[in-house]
Amino acid sequence: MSYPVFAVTVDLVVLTVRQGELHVLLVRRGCEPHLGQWALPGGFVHADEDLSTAARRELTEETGLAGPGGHLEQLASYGTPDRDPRGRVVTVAYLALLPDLPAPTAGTDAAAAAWRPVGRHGLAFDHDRILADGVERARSKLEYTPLATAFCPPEFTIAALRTVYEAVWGESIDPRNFHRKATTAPGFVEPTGRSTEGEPGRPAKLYRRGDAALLNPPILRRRPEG
Amino acid sequence: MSYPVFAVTVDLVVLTVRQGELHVLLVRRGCEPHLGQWALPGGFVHADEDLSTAARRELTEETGLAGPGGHLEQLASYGTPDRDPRGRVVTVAYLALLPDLPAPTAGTDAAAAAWRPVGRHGLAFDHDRILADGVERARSKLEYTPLATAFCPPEFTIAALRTVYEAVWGESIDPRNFHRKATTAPGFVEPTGRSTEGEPGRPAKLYRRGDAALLNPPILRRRPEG
DNA sequence: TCCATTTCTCGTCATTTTGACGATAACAGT
DNA sequence: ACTGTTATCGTCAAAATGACGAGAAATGGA
Repeated sequence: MSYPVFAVTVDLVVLTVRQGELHVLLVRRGCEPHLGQWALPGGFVHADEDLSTAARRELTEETGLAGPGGHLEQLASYGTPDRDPRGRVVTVAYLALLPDLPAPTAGTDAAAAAWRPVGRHGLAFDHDRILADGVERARSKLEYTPLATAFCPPEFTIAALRTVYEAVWGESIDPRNFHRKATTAPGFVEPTGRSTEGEPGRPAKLYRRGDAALLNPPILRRRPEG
Repeated sequence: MSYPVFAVTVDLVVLTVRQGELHVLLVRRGCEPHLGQWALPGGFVHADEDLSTAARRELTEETGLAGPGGHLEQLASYGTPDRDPRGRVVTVAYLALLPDLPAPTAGTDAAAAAWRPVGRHGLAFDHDRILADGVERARSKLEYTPLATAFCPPEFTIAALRTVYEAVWGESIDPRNFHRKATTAPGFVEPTGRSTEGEPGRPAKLYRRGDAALLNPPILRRRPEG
């Protein structure tokens, strides 16, 4: 039996929250096709490599970002026949959520890497679509899982957590109701006993992520009417 | 530049509800590897074919199931290096939800096709894992989307819809509270004006699926304590 | 025909959750 | 000491939930 031949890549939608806004990590392509255009970081899966391993490798290799914390999950696969001029390429997209870290370093294949506010960018390949899918996945996962903590450093305030929700959802949230829901939901956050110091306003208690895998009850965003 | 060569397949997790139990469509493999073993239906993606097109093709071609209604969405991709003895194969799994239809017919590559209650089956390749992922996806999607209607024929009763939830979740639901939630959630179901006839008990009103994409408020299953 | 049985549908009611907002606590800076 | 800022706790009406009771409307058997 014979069958068509494919190349397989992984592409990364790496999201973080900086200054209250949702940002995505983009690289300027250093080789053809789409040389010089902005794109999601990614690359070919090696001959004897698992998909998730490849995703993790690309994340550290091409962007210099690693560190503990954060979150990496598979997003979806894209394989339209003409999505890559080099031939038949299927890409497995991964979604990474990271705390706000120092600026990324350009990798081997990328001429530059930078955080950009999410939006329509005119990215290479079908990466605009992949980015949109990744953002939507992040938005809905904040409702039902404690994943917002992946955007935060190991210790964080409830206000910082709220800022994550506001940035990802693009809507403002009542601080008092959010405080109640975040501290009430079992396993979402755990108090550390410490507090912030030196910041303006009343000091805030510090929390770390809890051990729940699911948020119960969920924290639902405002639905459009209907 | 050179890069590793892959084959790409699609595999299908086809679910339906028969006699109050969740069933999955399995085929007995008609060729190597794993000849004679039960597996998910699937096959190679053609040279100039989109992934979703391939999934739809396999669904009709290999199982004889088609028809309107139902639902097909991408589930996830699996590409562990040693998952297929023939070489490096990445499979893109799709999840299909169908109303209870007549028995499937065996296709070209499959010696037989049959509905089996979901559970541990000792399937070929990593199909047990893919099946488990598909079932979990279906379970959680029933909470937040009107997808339960995909398991129903074009016209259905609230009780039939409840049976779907009970089968997929594996827990019983209070008929009166469910009736209230199903008929209250905007865009979930629409009355047709008709009713059932000839069945025991009081006739039930018939409904068709509404036009909502999301269930608001969601219908949440009972969470395990914690 | 009459009755028991089945199933659908609507109502009730206490409890919980939500959303909107008032008020106080605890800091930094001037 | 005063002002501004932010965190946290409380209140209260509205909405949603969960646990039931009970009537409506059919079938099937005595």
